[in-house]
Amino acid sequence: MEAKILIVEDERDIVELLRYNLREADFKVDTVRNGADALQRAVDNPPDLILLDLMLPEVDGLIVCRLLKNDPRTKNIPIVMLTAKTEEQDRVTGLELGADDYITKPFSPREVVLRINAVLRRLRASEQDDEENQIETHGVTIDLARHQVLTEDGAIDLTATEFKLITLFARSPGRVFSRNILMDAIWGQEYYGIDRTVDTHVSRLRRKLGDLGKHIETVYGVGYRLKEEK
Amino acid sequence: MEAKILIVEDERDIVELLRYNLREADFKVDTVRNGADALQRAVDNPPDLILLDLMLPEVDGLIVCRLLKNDPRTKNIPIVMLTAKTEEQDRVTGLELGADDYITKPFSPREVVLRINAVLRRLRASEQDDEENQIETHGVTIDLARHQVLTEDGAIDLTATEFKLITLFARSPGRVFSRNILMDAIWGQEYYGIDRTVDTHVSRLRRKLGDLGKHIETVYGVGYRLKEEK
DNA sequence: AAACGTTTTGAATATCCTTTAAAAAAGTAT
DNA sequence: ATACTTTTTTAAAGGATATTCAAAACGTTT
Repeated sequence: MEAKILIVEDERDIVELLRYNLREADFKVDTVRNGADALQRAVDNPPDLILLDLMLPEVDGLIVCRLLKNDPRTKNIPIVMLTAKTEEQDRVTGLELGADDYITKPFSPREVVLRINAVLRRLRASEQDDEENQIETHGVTIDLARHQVLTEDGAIDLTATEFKLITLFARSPGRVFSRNILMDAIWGQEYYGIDRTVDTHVSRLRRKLGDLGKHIETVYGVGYRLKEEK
Repeated sequence: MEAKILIVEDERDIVELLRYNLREADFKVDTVRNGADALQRAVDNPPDLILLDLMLPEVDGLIVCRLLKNDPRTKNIPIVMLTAKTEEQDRVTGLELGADDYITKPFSPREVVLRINAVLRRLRASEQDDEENQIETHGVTIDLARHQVLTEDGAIDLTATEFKLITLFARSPGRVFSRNILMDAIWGQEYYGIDRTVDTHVSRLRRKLGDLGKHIETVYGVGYRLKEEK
């Protein structure tokens, strides 16, 4: 593996904490303290991933993110943002600007490592098939633009939550998603809820989807998955 | 679920309040009154999460936090800090040191439970995301993401317990696992059951696995092992 | 403020899995 | 070969988890 990570962060303590733990996890680490340096370094010595603090002196992290994503030389480098806890708006904006994941402070070093690995892995996986806005599965089409599921018998309208669920399932057919993963993926990290909620959504989804719904399997004690096509 | 929480707090009233509410929420609870004991206990009897008061007698909570995060034996245990009313500086410092969340006093018991659940969930979600995907052995593939064993003849579904068993075996081919070790690994330390239970699971596992099942060997008087490949 | 659709929650029910006990089989020692 | 111990298998009871329903909470639109 041995990917190179560029840390963009001005607080020394955090830099050291991250540097130490990323090195432990076999990453190469490079650091800069502000946005201008980040842009420069990303071009001169491109990392495999950028860990970007939103709260930077001088130039805001969001702007850095946008600049990185607009420059053809750097736009393919994945970005993981570090955001303060309750800044929901930042999160949304950051993701819109092309960040690949975000971690809310406070974070544990361990979590940072895990998330970075997840992003890198996801990237490698998706390099194969380029981004479609339609997903075909089990004879139906999930149309991301229309926000609908299209079947022979017509279109099925889903609520936002239901749509996220089926999209997540359909993007990784066969993979089992635990309720924890589902809650993280759909509601975000700072959601406090009980996991019976997931069951209810799955239940309604199955009913609405008709035949496709029969392919959503329960893995007892583990989670749910969409049956793989053969 | 049933995680174990270590409370590090010197005020008896608060300890009792927390203990009662965490027990209600199906956590196991352990308590110590000072930092030195906390470090000791975290090593001897590691909890799943530490609830750490910043204001401790003798050794400050921040120092305890740093020590816990620097010790390889305890650094992966998530820490939730209890801090006095909005002492911004403490908060920041604590987070820099790797605490996973913080709660400001006065807190409601309900909030504590919710936050602990959120931290644990977050961590588990990341862990699952991180898992290496496949183990190959004896011509079959154990696919962790799918939660299935894949053979030439198709996929085999296992229950959660059975899957843990075969995964454990396959990760250390040739190693003999005693029933006690297996029970520890699968059900956790504080499980009281008779070891005939293990036999039953192995029996069902062998049957479900077909050919691979024939490679699960009984070591008379000792335990079980998965035959090593040649 | 009322009406609507959606999400979340709690509880009753249904389903599936685990554990136990007991009998049969296999292994070991004398 | 026999007596003894350990393992395997089976089936039933008990426990845990999942599903569904209905009601409450929430958010949005009118």
